[in-house]
Amino acid sequence: MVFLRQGMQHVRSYYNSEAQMIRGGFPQPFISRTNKTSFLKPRSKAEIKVVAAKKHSEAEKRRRMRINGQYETLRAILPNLIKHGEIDFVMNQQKDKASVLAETIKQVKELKKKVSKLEQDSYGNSSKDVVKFPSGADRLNLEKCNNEEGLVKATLSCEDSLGLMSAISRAVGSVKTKVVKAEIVSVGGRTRSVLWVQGLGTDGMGMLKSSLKIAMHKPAFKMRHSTQ
Amino acid sequence: MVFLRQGMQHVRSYYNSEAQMIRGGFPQPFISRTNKTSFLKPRSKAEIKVVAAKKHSEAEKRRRMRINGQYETLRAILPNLIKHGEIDFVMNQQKDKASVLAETIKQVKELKKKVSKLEQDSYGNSSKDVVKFPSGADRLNLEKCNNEEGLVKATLSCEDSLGLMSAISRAVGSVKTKVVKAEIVSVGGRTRSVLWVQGLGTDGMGMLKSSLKIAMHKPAFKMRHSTQ
DNA sequence: CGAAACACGTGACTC
DNA sequence: TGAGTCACGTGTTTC
Repeated sequence: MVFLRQGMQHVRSYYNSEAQMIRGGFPQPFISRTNKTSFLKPRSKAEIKVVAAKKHSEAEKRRRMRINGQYETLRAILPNLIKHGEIDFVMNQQKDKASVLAETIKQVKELKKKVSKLEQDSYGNSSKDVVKFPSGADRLNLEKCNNEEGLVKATLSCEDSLGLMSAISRAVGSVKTKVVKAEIVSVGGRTRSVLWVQGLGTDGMGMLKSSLKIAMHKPAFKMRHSTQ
Repeated sequence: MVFLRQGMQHVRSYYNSEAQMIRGGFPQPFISRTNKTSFLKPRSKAEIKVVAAKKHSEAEKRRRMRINGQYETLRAILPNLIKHGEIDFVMNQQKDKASVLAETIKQVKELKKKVSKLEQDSYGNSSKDVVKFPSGADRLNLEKCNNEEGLVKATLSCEDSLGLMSAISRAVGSVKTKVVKAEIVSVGGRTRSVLWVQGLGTDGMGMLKSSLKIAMHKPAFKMRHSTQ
């Protein structure tokens, strides 16, 4: 019921042309001397004008239809923009153009934000997971994982040795906890381990730290491409 | 130079009103008897009509401006839609409305696709990374990482023991390779280790596998909350 | 010159 | 009624 707007519009346009013809005449200044014999061509100047107007009008109509078609697809693409039932007979809650554009802008912004966030997460995970090489200097750091209850992340870099893993295992076992997950990178005779330790008390952190410190620096025979 | 289109448009509208007044008269059929004394109000019917037309025209202008403002922000939001320099003096390659809408539709589709893909990836990573508990049965599997040259991923599940790490280290060292990365999950007396081994020949894979098998099944005292 | 794009005012329609 | 929205034809500008 909404798209039956067109119709009876040519009446006004006809009047417009009429008024213009009555009022105007032929404003071209220097070609006017050629219209002395207006019977050579069946088109008079007025006819040329009206046919040009028709062309113009039709072209404009095509342009409008093109734009409105884009609006339609936009309405179809985005949610919250159209709620028409099976048949758009009744219950077609068409949003007006400005709202369509506004909603589009909103959704585009949200989508962009979402994409950047997801991409960052993806990259973050990658760069966090893939490889972090051991630092040259010995390091030991413990921190609580705030997004996980009772989870502590212990990061340590030191010289690699054959007994290191056992030493670390004993250190962790000494505080009655469990290593939920571990990441170990070994390169160039040095190693970097990240341990996620579950179920550690507040005072346990200090104990674990000192135990790990001892384990790290316990002298053991070096392991560089050791063959056994 | 583009937005100076308006101007001299009121001329046509004036003519239109004029033509309409000449042609029309006052088409209201039953209120016409009240206009016998048209001096009570300084507004005549024609004046009412023209002021209403003005209101209407201005409202329509506001609507147009609103829509065009949305177009502007849309142009600003999306890439590839505007390429104007510092000043939009010259070199303002404004895309027309239909193209703006078309480009918008395209970008929205791409963004949606991107979001769904990224979300899928994110979930995939999560479920792959976070926790894979050790399986109840002993398992040992080696596979080449096709996206990385010379990288082999060894997955093993077995009983946890204190000497297991050392045994695994020796097994890896026996084939003259390095563990680039390791993930270790230990729960309920069982452990699951994933080792990424770099620099392994084709025949080395079989050797590593048998070595790891021996290391896995070497009997050692159990480790369940062991205290040093 | 046309063709294309836009702003404009106006009639019709809806709520 | 009256405000809001739309389609339409037209004038103008740009290429």
